[in-house]
Amino acid sequence: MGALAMPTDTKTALLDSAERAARSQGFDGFSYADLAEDVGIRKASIHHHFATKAALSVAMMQRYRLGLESACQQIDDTYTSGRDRLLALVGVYRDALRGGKSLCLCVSFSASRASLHRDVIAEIKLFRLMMLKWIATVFELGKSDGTIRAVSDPEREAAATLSLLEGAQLAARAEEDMALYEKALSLLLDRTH
Amino acid sequence: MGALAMPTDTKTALLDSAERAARSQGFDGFSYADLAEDVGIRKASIHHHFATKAALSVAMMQRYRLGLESACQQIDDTYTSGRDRLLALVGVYRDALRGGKSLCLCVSFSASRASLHRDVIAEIKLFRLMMLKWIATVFELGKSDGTIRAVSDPEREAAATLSLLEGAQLAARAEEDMALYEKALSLLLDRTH
DNA sequence: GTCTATACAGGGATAGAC
DNA sequence: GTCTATCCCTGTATAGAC
Repeated sequence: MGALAMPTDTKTALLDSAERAARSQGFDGFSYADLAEDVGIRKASIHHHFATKAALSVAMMQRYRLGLESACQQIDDTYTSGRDRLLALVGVYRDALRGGKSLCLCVSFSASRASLHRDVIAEIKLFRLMMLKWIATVFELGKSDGTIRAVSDPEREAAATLSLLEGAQLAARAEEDMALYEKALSLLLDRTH
Repeated sequence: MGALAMPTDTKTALLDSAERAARSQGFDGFSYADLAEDVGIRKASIHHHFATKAALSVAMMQRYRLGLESACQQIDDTYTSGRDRLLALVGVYRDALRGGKSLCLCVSFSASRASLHRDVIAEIKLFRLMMLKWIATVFELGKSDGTIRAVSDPEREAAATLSLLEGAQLAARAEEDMALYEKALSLLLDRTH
């Protein structure tokens, strides 16, 4: 924000690089060698900060979850209607796509399940629970303030919406075509007014 | 179907094994060594049938697409209402999940995009196009025969439905919990009668 | 069409010096 | 906290015998 540029510490630089790589290449698509080159240290040095790749992955997913949690909080602070909060959420997932080159970390990790440590899977579960809970409150509000049409059960709306957002990201990234994301989301957005 | 059990040729056995593995482990989660052990030949012998892993992947995706295409055709032959065809489609994706242990091949491949040959990506694109076109006809019918409620634009319904199906699979597989699939799909199914 | 043997690149991880 | 050097494993792919 308005702050002076801080010298980024190595640990944070590693997390940043790993997140970028994982979100664009998939969990199996990045290596210690890639990270080392990107950050500018030798790959052996990475183990000083993260003993294993599993530990790194858990840290990534944890940081990502807390980041989205505060993004949701900020949406709540900025917008007051269900409609506006839903639009903001759709915008967050749109931005995460980065023009069809990147996925939400949760989507990226979910797909590579075979290579994931159980602790990472636990973090993924926490992430979805957090999102589902928050999205349900958005529909709850949209129902009561009348800015989202035809809301029956907010909890089921949340489940459908999260799947829709994640599925639309997957399709749009596969063909690097943002129009696929917009088309998949358009009927949901039509329900706001 | 009623035919006697045919001795499966090696090439088909390889495709079967690769598809099982890719759908449960992800694209980067299976190797020639795994296939060799599963099929009962040496890994060098696989190259006789598929020169490279890219060639194998293209063959897998092609066969998968043709298989789903004929599944859609069979749904059309069996069911006559939009409602019943939509229910059958949701059933196909539910079965593909195999209790939360397996994904649609298209979802599995889409997520590992970094490691995919361009020919495989082209096949993925063909797959989604085919499905979108067919799902749109289902909504078209459901709209005209009145068995699916509140259908505005069948094309956008198709885009939303495919994303929903794929996203719901991803979530359900991540936690091996079929209830997540059912919950995500329940509002859509409520629209049928 | 399948085998053995091997090449070669890349992965994650460790030991020990500085 | 970072380095060099190295280990061991696994990945895809190839050569050539049978």
